[in-house]
Amino acid sequence: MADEEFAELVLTVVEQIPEGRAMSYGAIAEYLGRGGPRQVGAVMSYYGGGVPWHRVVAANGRLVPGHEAEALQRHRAEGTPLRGDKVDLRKAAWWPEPEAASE
DNA sequence: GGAATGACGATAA
DNA sequence: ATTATCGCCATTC
Repeated sequence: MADEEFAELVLTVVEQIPEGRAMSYGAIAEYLGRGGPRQVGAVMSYYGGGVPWHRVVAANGRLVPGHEAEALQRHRAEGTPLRGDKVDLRKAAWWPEPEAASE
């Protein structure tokens, strides 16, 4: 059984992702300062059912493996900066408290 | 403790 | 741009 605490943190961060934005596994792991992209992905695979998992993408903008079509439809519906079948992280890249640290 | 695996990431070819 | 390989971190056998 994995750390529910870590899982809870991951789910919390994912819930914080606004529409039209996306965050990569590595970014979440880095933000939490623990584990790595694999642990984030592992948590998502199990607990991802209660959060906008489609807003979580790979570092290269690739959509969630196993749910590409599902995520793609949601991104289209939300207006996420898509680039073909991938998310345009150039614009969609997001981070918790983005304006609070700058603006 | 060592080897294998996994919703990953980066680099090389 | 795509495929292959190595590296990362934690879990499981």
